[in-house]
Amino acid sequence: MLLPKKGNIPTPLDVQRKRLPIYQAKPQLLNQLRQLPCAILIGETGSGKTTQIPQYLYEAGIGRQGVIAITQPRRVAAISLAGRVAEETRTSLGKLVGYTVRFEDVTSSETKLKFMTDGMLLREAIGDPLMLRYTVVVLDEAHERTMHTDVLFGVVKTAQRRRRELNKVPLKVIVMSATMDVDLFSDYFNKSPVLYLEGRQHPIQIYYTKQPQSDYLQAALITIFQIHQEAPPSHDILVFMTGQEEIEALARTCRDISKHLPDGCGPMLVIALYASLPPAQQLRVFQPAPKGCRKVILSTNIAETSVTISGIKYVIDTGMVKSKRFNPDSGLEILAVQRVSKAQAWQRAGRAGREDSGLCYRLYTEDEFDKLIPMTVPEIQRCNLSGVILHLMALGIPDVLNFDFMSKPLPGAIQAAVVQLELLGALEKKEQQVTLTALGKKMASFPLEPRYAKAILLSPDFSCSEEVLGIVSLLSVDTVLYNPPARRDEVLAARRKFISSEGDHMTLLNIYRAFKKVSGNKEWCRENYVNSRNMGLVKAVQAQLREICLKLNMKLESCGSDTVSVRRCLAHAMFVNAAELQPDGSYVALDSHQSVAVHPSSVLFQAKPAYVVFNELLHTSRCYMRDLCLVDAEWLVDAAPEYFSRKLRHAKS
DNA sequence: GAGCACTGC
Repeated sequence: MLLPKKGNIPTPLDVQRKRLPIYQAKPQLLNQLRQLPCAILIGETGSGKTTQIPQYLYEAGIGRQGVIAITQPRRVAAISLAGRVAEETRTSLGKLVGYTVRFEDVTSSETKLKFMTDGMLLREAIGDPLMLRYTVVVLDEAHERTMHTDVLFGVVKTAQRRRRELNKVPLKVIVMSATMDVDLFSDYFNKSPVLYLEGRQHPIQIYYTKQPQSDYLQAALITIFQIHQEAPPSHDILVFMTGQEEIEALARTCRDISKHLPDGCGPMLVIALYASLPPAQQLRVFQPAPKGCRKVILSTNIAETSVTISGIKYVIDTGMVKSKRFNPDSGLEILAVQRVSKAQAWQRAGRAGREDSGLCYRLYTEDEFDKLIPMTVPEIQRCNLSGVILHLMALGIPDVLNFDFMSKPLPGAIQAAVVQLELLGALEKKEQQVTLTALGKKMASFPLEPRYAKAILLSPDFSCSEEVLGIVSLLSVDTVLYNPPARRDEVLAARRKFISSEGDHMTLLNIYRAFKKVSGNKEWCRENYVNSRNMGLVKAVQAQLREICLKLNMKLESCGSDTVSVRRCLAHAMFVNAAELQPDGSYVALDSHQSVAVHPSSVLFQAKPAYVVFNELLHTSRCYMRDLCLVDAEWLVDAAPEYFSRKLRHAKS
């Protein structure tokens, strides 16, 4: 999706392959990999490990009885790597080399090298916990520690052990990482040997500030213009910042200042980069600036891993990042600006040295750098675990509560997940043992958060499956609403006709129904400020969910205009996320008794209904409920009588 | 009357 156009490099592929640093190490590497059941491979960027190792294994006949899987945290990476390796092996994609990501499977019975997202391998494992179709699993980018990779660590380790015990074909596990927390990986995989690969990173000069900076934005501005006055105009600058608002504000300031620079100072092209930008605007970062003009890119952490921009000579690192944290006690997600880790600071600096030597200006002192935490806290320790626990149960992991995670989640987080899953009826606790219920098993077959899976599974009882499938699909994508701030009034006017007094879910459903009525007409999307790309994704998600429903023999009906049924169904699935209006006009979340507020983006912002269910709580300036649905108190009590006799009594007292 | 980093099934 976001790949810069490649220049034509005339060097033949086999010559290119032999020039990679890894080529020198091939014989020793293969010798070791052949013998080891598990290996940790540390290689700097540019070592060629991801494209070469799978080919080396295949050429040497290692794991030929089955398929070699190579996992990636991101779809684009899985797809483009598969393309590259197919090219190098002179085969067409989908034959010897293929890839599998959600909604796309380019493999065949001939496929021996299969690139896939880590989430995809995890999902496959539900039907095949021993991963018998694979002889080798390569977990790439392990240092990123995504939730999926962390769960996979345990799943492959278990599969490997079980296969040995059952005398099945052995499973080889290769963990590839770019960083130094080698011991953690090695210890986890039974003290596996660590193999190091030389990289092709160019030297980067690091500069720190002499004094701590109280205003990193001001410091960034000054640094940008200092570099601009001194460096040749072909040297591009990449600035790491925390979010959209901050980036757009600094971009405006830079553009204003660059108009009034003294003679001799060249022009400057300032480009903002963050994930919620439309793809066409994101692609602008790859266009070279006009001759004599300097490119300055102001980016979020999207440029740390997901988007690679060539030609960056200077990196400016504010040392800050916006990230989500999860509090298991309150069930609250907190989105806040915080300091980066050392590993993250190095990752950012590395973006300056991809083609040539580079420079990195850290807008903090060396002393402050020393105090940063060494590694970013892995996602598994920062998120709600109910989906993970359900998934592990579905894999038949015997003692889920003591699952062998590489980094243990907080005990409270696992407990909170178990409680949630019990309330949803997915788990049962019997004599200190948790078991999966029949409902829980069905829930796990959906690629969804457990409560959304529950809503779908309940929907036949209310004869509104079509509607619930639509709503859940809408909630699965980022957003289908397009809200350009400059055209606020037009957006509000266009949206008015879809607004439902019953809440945000029903409003979204109205938009989706209208979208389907015009068969996804692009012009209609533009006129109504609807993101047509994400709407397309909604359709794909819905198709996937519908297929799972059909496999489960569910009866899919539409309730037509009977929206009460839909809201009753949502109330039954989301009763844990209910809030009650208080006499003073505020809201209290019934589960945690926490004071919460309606997010101003909700269509119910001014309505003040007595009871609502909400999708999520997000703590920013206050604790906000997002995406609300109006419900009746009786429905909630009906959904979980015991639970609410407790909660409502507490709330009233 | 707010503002939301990034992925993924």
